[in-house]
Amino acid sequence: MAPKKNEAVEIKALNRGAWTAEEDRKLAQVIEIHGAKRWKTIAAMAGLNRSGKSCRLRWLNYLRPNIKRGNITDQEEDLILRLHKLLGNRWSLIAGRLPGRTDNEIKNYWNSRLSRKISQREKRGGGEDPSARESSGSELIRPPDQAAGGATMVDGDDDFFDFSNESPMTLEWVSKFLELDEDSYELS
DNA sequence: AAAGAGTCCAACCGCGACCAG
DNA sequence: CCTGGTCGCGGTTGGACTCTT
Repeated sequence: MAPKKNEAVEIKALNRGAWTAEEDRKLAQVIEIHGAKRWKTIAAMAGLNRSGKSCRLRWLNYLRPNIKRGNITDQEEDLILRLHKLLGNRWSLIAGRLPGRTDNEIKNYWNSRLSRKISQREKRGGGEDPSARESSGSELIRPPDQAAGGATMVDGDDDFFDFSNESPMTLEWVSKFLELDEDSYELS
């Protein structure tokens, strides 16, 4: 039962749990100077008794500039539903299509609200929402080997799912996607 | 007003992928 | 080619908050 060599197991106990404002400040300061890479080094330079992993998570989900928090709009929710239908639980990919949203936030939103919404609709017969129809096990969700190496999903007439040649932070793709999707489903 | 149930969200964990030496 | 270190992702957990009785 030797302790596994793992980032979670350190010689000296690392800080865990909620971040303090002071820790946030130190972390942001170091990242501002050195950039958001080499998380282990950042953690050390900031004088934070935390793992690099923890610092990365904090930065990406909370401190990063341009993060939108809360108030997921109807349009965003709709987009999440559609993207989830297409991509499955690939939260980082979905988040990449929602500027300012984090994978963690979307995942939480899905787990706490949307999945329940969908299962309720399915119980009621689920006819009225196309998103519910194929919410799991859809053949549109490619196996991991096809998705590996990026989000590229070029495949015959699915060419509008090819994410590879677009700036991830543009909303143009979103509108294009919504237009096309609404055409095929005739959503009200 | 208090207690219990339900919900939400920040953070942790484990694992696989990637990369440099 | 192999190995160890690091990073990124998805799943899960625990605590704080809100709602209901």
